[in-house]
Amino acid sequence: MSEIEIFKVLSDPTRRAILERLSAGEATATDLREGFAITQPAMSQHLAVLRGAGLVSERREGRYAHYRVDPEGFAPLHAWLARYRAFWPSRIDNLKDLLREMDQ
Amino acid sequence: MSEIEIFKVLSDPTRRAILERLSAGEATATDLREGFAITQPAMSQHLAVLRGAGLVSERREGRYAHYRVDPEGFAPLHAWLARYRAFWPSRIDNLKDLLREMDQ
DNA sequence: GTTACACATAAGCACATACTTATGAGTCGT
DNA sequence: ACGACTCATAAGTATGTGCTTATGTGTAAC
Repeated sequence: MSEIEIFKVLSDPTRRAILERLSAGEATATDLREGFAITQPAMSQHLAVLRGAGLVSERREGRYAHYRVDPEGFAPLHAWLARYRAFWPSRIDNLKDLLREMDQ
Repeated sequence: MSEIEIFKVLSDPTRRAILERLSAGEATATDLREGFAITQPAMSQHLAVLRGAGLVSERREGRYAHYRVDPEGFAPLHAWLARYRAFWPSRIDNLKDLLREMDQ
């Protein structure tokens, strides 16, 4: 999936909220509906879009569809952002701190 | 500017192309129109959106408006992406390499 | 087999958004 | 002062997008 589409996919607040929910762990489509005031088809459509963008992967188990974040899908976004981080001196230290934390 | 709006702003391919053009250096609104098949008001509107998102800053000089990338504006996007980089082990090393290069 | 369930797809609708042309506001050159 | 210019704003329009209800497909329980 190219960076061309990923921004459009992420521009929807509901889809970002779904990703945030999935960042806490795998969940089924009905699990995800909790806390969202949307119908089942709406959730299904959002998940299809996220899946199409490669941001989410699906694991089928009987009649349940388990969704989880696919970290690889964020690569285009990361690559795009890196272009502008090149002249981003004031934030580099924060980024270093972040990496230092992750090493521990 | 919150992350809530930044994705919507970046979801437009023309605006991303404008940013890419500006990453090569400052430019006026008319300079930017070269290579884009859009009218002057369309460009002006895009620049207003980018400015509103804090991704671009404006320097007024007579009747010319010089635009440049504002690196600070990318902070919300970076912060958002960091959440998903947390479980993104395969890419961390690349990021470290990037920082190492920038130190030199 | 039949019913209930989990999810996907189809069709239609309401709103958002990016475009256009027309015009306004301010600046420079003569 | 006037005309040419750079850019911003207004108003209208066409397309895109996210939602709904209705229906289809497949699975589990009885």
